[in-house]
Amino acid sequence: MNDVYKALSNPVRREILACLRHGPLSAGALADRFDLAKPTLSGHFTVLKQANLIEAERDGTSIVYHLKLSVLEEALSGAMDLFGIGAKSGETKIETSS
Amino acid sequence: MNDVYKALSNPVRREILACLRHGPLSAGALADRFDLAKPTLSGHFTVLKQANLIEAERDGTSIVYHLKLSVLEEALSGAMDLFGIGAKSGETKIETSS
DNA sequence: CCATTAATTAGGAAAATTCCTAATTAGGAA
DNA sequence: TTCCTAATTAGGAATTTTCCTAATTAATGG
Repeated sequence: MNDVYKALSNPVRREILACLRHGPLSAGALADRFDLAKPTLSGHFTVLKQANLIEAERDGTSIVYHLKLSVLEEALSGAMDLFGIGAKSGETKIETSS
Repeated sequence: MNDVYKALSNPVRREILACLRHGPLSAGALADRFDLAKPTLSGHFTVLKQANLIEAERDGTSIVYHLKLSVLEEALSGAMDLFGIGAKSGETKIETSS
Protein backbone atom coordinates (compact mmCIF):
# COMPACT_ATOMS: atom_id res chain seq x y z
CA MET A 1 0.00 0.00 0.00
CA ASN A 2 2.89 2.31 0.70
CA ASP A 3 4.00 1.58 -2.86
CA VAL A 4 0.75 3.04 -4.14
CA TYR A 5 1.20 6.29 -2.22
CA LYS A 6 4.79 6.55 -3.41
CA ALA A 7 3.71 5.92 -6.97
CA LEU A 8 1.05 8.62 -6.80
CA SER A 9 3.41 11.15 -5.24
CA ASN A 10 5.01 11.99 -8.57
CA PRO A 11 3.19 14.25 -11.06
CA VAL A 12 4.57 12.46 -14.12
CA ARG A 13 3.30 9.13 -12.85
CA ARG A 14 -0.10 10.61 -12.08
CA GLU A 15 -0.28 11.93 -15.62
CA ILE A 16 0.67 8.52 -16.99
CA LEU A 17 -2.26 7.03 -15.10
CA ALA A 18 -4.55 9.77 -16.35
CA CYS A 19 -3.47 8.99 -19.94
CA LEU A 20 -4.18 5.31 -19.47
CA ARG A 21 -7.61 6.13 -18.20
CA HIS A 22 -8.69 6.59 -21.82
CA GLY A 23 -7.39 3.20 -22.84
CA PRO A 24 -4.18 1.14 -23.18
CA LEU A 25 -1.08 2.74 -24.71
CA SER A 26 2.34 1.48 -25.71
CA ALA A 27 5.44 2.59 -23.84
CA GLY A 28 6.48 4.65 -26.84
CA ALA A 29 3.11 6.32 -27.30
CA LEU A 30 3.13 7.22 -23.63
CA ALA A 31 6.69 8.51 -23.74
CA ASP A 32 5.80 10.78 -26.66
CA ARG A 33 3.45 12.70 -24.40
CA PHE A 34 6.21 13.76 -22.06
CA ASP A 35 9.26 15.91 -22.46
CA LEU A 36 11.47 13.30 -20.86
CA ALA A 37 13.88 10.67 -22.13
CA LYS A 38 12.41 7.23 -22.76
CA PRO A 39 14.48 5.49 -20.09
CA THR A 40 13.11 7.97 -17.60
CA LEU A 41 9.57 7.01 -18.50
CA SER A 42 10.55 3.36 -18.40
CA GLY A 43 11.58 3.90 -14.80
CA HIS A 44 8.21 5.42 -14.00
CA PHE A 45 6.47 2.44 -15.57
CA THR A 46 8.45 0.17 -13.31
CA VAL A 47 7.32 2.09 -10.23
CA LEU A 48 3.70 1.93 -11.34
CA LYS A 49 4.01 -1.78 -12.06
CA GLN A 50 5.45 -2.40 -8.60
CA ALA A 51 2.51 -0.56 -7.10
CA ASN A 52 0.30 -2.83 -9.15
CA LEU A 53 -1.39 0.16 -10.74
CA ILE A 54 -0.60 -0.79 -14.33
CA GLU A 55 0.06 -3.98 -16.24
CA ALA A 56 2.30 -4.64 -19.24
CA GLU A 57 1.59 -6.84 -22.21
CA ARG A 58 3.85 -7.39 -25.17
CA ASP A 59 2.36 -6.84 -28.60
CA GLY A 60 4.94 -7.73 -31.20
CA THR A 61 7.79 -5.33 -30.80
CA SER A 62 6.06 -2.91 -28.49
CA ILE A 63 4.81 -3.17 -24.94
CA VAL A 64 1.32 -2.02 -24.13
CA TYR A 65 0.39 -0.74 -20.69
CA HIS A 66 -3.05 -0.61 -19.23
CA LEU A 67 -4.49 0.72 -16.02
CA LYS A 68 -5.56 -1.61 -13.24
CA LEU A 69 -8.49 0.48 -12.20
CA SER A 70 -9.69 -1.81 -9.44
CA VAL A 71 -6.39 -1.46 -7.57
CA LEU A 72 -6.51 2.31 -7.81
CA GLU A 73 -10.07 2.28 -6.64
CA GLU A 74 -9.21 0.11 -3.69
CA ALA A 75 -6.29 2.33 -2.77
CA LEU A 76 -8.35 5.48 -2.79
CA SER A 77 -11.20 4.03 -0.80
CA GLY A 78 -8.60 2.65 1.60
CA ALA A 79 -7.33 6.18 2.05
CA MET A 80 -10.83 7.41 2.73
CA ASP A 81 -11.19 4.73 5.35
CA LEU A 82 -7.91 5.67 6.98
CA PHE A 83 -9.00 9.25 7.41
CA GLY A 84 -12.58 8.48 8.24
CA ILE A 85 -14.14 9.95 5.15
CA GLY A 86 -17.56 8.71 4.12
CA ALA A 87 -18.37 7.10 0.77
CA LYS A 88 -16.24 4.18 -0.36
CA SER A 89 -16.62 2.59 -3.80
CA GLY A 90 -19.35 0.67 -5.60
CA GLU A 91 -21.97 1.37 -3.02
CA THR A 92 -25.06 -0.75 -3.26
CA LYS A 93 -27.03 1.60 -1.12
CA ILE A 94 -30.71 0.86 -1.22
CA GLU A 95 -33.12 3.36 0.12
CA THR A 96 -36.60 1.91 0.39
CA SER A 97 -38.96 4.72 -0.27
CA SER A 98 -40.09 4.68 3.33
CA MET B 1 -2.64 19.80 -5.12
CA ASN B 2 0.78 18.37 -5.72
CA ASP B 3 1.54 19.35 -2.13
CA VAL B 4 -1.23 17.08 -0.96
CA TYR B 5 0.13 14.06 -2.81
CA LYS B 6 3.62 14.79 -1.53
CA ALA B 7 2.30 15.08 2.00
CA LEU B 8 0.47 11.78 1.76
CA SER B 9 3.47 9.97 0.31
CA ASN B 10 5.13 9.59 3.70
CA PRO B 11 3.89 6.93 6.15
CA VAL B 12 4.64 9.01 9.24
CA ARG B 13 2.58 11.88 7.90
CA ARG B 14 -0.27 9.55 7.04
CA GLU B 15 -0.20 8.25 10.58
CA ILE B 16 -0.24 11.79 11.94
CA LEU B 17 -3.39 12.43 9.95
CA ALA B 18 -4.92 9.19 11.16
CA CYS B 19 -4.20 10.24 14.78
CA LEU B 20 -5.86 13.60 14.26
CA ARG B 21 -8.89 11.89 12.86
CA HIS B 22 -9.94 11.17 16.46
CA GLY B 23 -9.62 14.80 17.49
CA PRO B 24 -7.10 17.63 17.89
CA LEU B 25 -3.74 16.92 19.54
CA SER B 26 -0.81 19.05 20.65
CA ALA B 27 2.54 18.80 18.87
CA GLY B 28 3.98 17.09 21.92
CA ALA B 29 1.16 14.60 22.29
CA LEU B 30 1.53 13.70 18.65
CA ALA B 31 5.31 13.42 18.87
CA ASP B 32 4.95 11.00 21.80
CA ARG B 33 3.27 8.51 19.49
CA PHE B 34 6.30 8.21 17.24
CA ASP B 35 9.79 6.94 17.77
CA LEU B 36 11.28 10.05 16.22
CA ALA B 37 12.85 13.24 17.53
CA LYS B 38 10.51 16.16 18.07
CA PRO B 39 12.13 18.36 15.43
CA THR B 40 11.56 15.61 12.93
CA LEU B 41 7.87 15.61 13.72
CA SER B 42 7.85 19.38 13.60
CA GLY B 43 9.09 19.13 10.04
CA HIS B 44 6.28 16.76 9.14
CA PHE B 45 3.77 19.18 10.65
CA THR B 46 5.13 21.90 8.41
CA VAL B 47 4.65 19.75 5.32
CA LEU B 48 1.09 18.92 6.32
CA LYS B 49 0.38 22.59 7.01
CA GLN B 50 1.71 23.57 3.59
CA ALA B 51 -0.59 21.01 2.01
CA ASN B 52 -3.39 22.62 3.98
CA LEU B 53 -4.25 19.27 5.54
CA ILE B 54 -3.86 20.42 9.15
CA GLU B 55 -4.15 23.67 11.03
CA ALA B 56 -2.25 24.91 14.09
CA GLU B 57 -3.63 26.86 17.01
CA ARG B 58 -1.69 28.03 20.02
CA ASP B 59 -3.08 27.10 23.41
CA GLY B 60 -0.86 28.64 26.08
CA THR B 61 2.52 27.06 25.79
CA SER B 62 1.53 24.27 23.45
CA ILE B 63 0.37 24.17 19.87
CA VAL B 64 -2.67 22.15 18.97
CA TYR B 65 -3.11 20.64 15.53
CA HIS B 66 -6.34 19.62 13.97
CA LEU B 67 -7.27 17.92 10.73
CA LYS B 68 -8.84 19.87 7.89
CA LEU B 69 -11.08 17.06 6.78
CA SER B 70 -12.77 18.97 3.98
CA VAL B 71 -9.44 19.52 2.22
CA LEU B 72 -8.56 15.86 2.48
CA GLU B 73 -11.96 14.91 1.23
CA GLU B 74 -11.64 17.23 -1.73
CA ALA B 75 -8.18 15.89 -2.54
CA LEU B 76 -9.34 12.29 -2.57
CA SER B 77 -12.41 12.93 -4.66
CA GLY B 78 -10.21 14.99 -6.97
CA ALA B 79 -7.99 11.94 -7.36
CA MET B 80 -10.99 9.77 -8.16
CA ASP B 81 -12.00 12.27 -10.79
CA LEU B 82 -8.54 12.28 -12.30
CA PHE B 83 -8.57 8.54 -12.74
CA GLY B 84 -12.20 8.30 -13.70
CA ILE B 85 -13.38 6.40 -10.68
CA GLY B 86 -17.05 6.56 -9.83
CA ALA B 87 -18.26 7.54 -6.36
CA LYS B 88 -17.17 10.95 -5.11
CA SER B 89 -18.20 12.20 -1.66
CA GLY B 90 -21.54 12.79 0.05
CA GLU B 91 -23.58 10.68 -2.32
CA THR B 92 -27.30 11.13 -2.03
CA LYS B 93 -28.10 8.07 -4.03
CA ILE B 94 -31.76 7.13 -3.84
CA GLU B 95 -33.02 3.88 -5.17
CA THR B 96 -36.77 3.83 -5.44
CA SER B 97 -37.90 0.31 -4.70
CA SER B 98 -38.78 -0.72 -8.23
C1' DC C 1 22.56 -13.32 -40.59
C1' DC C 2 22.12 -8.17 -40.44
C1' DA C 3 19.66 -3.99 -39.84
C1' DT C 4 15.86 -1.57 -37.75
C1' DT C 5 12.61 -0.35 -34.33
C1' DA C 6 10.86 -0.60 -29.42
C1' DA C 7 11.97 -0.76 -24.94
C1' DT C 8 14.75 -1.82 -21.12
C1' DT C 9 18.92 -2.08 -18.01
C1' DA C 10 23.36 0.11 -16.31
C1' DG C 11 25.77 3.71 -14.24
C1' DG C 12 26.06 8.04 -12.43
C1' DA C 13 25.04 13.24 -11.39
C1' DA C 14 21.91 16.56 -9.22
C1' DA C 15 18.30 17.47 -6.26
C1' DA C 16 14.99 16.32 -2.73
C1' DT C 17 13.68 13.81 1.48
C1' DT C 18 14.30 12.20 6.04
C1' DC C 19 16.23 12.38 10.25
C1' DC C 20 19.41 13.83 13.80
C1' DT C 21 21.65 17.18 17.52
C1' DA C 22 22.23 21.85 19.02
C1' DA C 23 20.50 26.35 19.36
C1' DT C 24 16.59 29.46 19.49
C1' DT C 25 11.87 31.38 20.30
C1' DA C 26 7.74 31.81 23.15
C1' DG C 27 4.60 31.45 27.06
C1' DG C 28 3.71 30.83 32.00
C1' DA C 29 5.05 30.75 36.88
C1' DA C 30 8.03 31.97 40.86
C1' DT D 1 14.00 38.92 35.68
C1' DT D 2 14.88 34.02 35.81
C1' DC D 3 13.63 29.34 35.21
C1' DC D 4 11.08 25.71 33.01
C1' DT D 5 8.42 23.48 29.51
C1' DA D 6 6.76 23.32 24.56
C1' DA D 7 7.91 23.78 20.10
C1' DT D 8 10.45 25.46 16.34
C1' DT D 9 14.50 26.83 13.43
C1' DA D 10 19.38 25.89 11.88
C1' DG D 11 22.71 23.03 9.95
C1' DG D 12 24.25 18.89 8.26
C1' DA D 13 24.68 13.60 7.21
C1' DA D 14 22.59 9.57 4.97
C1' DT D 15 19.40 8.01 1.79
C1' DT D 16 16.18 8.18 -1.93
C1' DT D 17 14.34 10.15 -6.08
C1' DT D 18 14.65 11.87 -10.60
C1' DC D 19 16.69 12.23 -14.76
C1' DC D 20 20.28 11.74 -18.20
C1' DT D 21 23.42 9.16 -21.83
C1' DA D 22 25.27 4.85 -23.35
C1' DA D 23 24.77 0.05 -23.77
C1' DT D 24 21.81 -3.99 -24.03
C1' DT D 25 17.80 -7.07 -25.00
C1' DA D 26 13.96 -8.42 -27.99
C1' DA D 27 11.00 -8.91 -32.05
C1' DT D 28 10.48 -8.27 -37.00
C1' DG D 29 11.75 -7.77 -41.94
C1' DG D 30 14.99 -8.14 -45.83
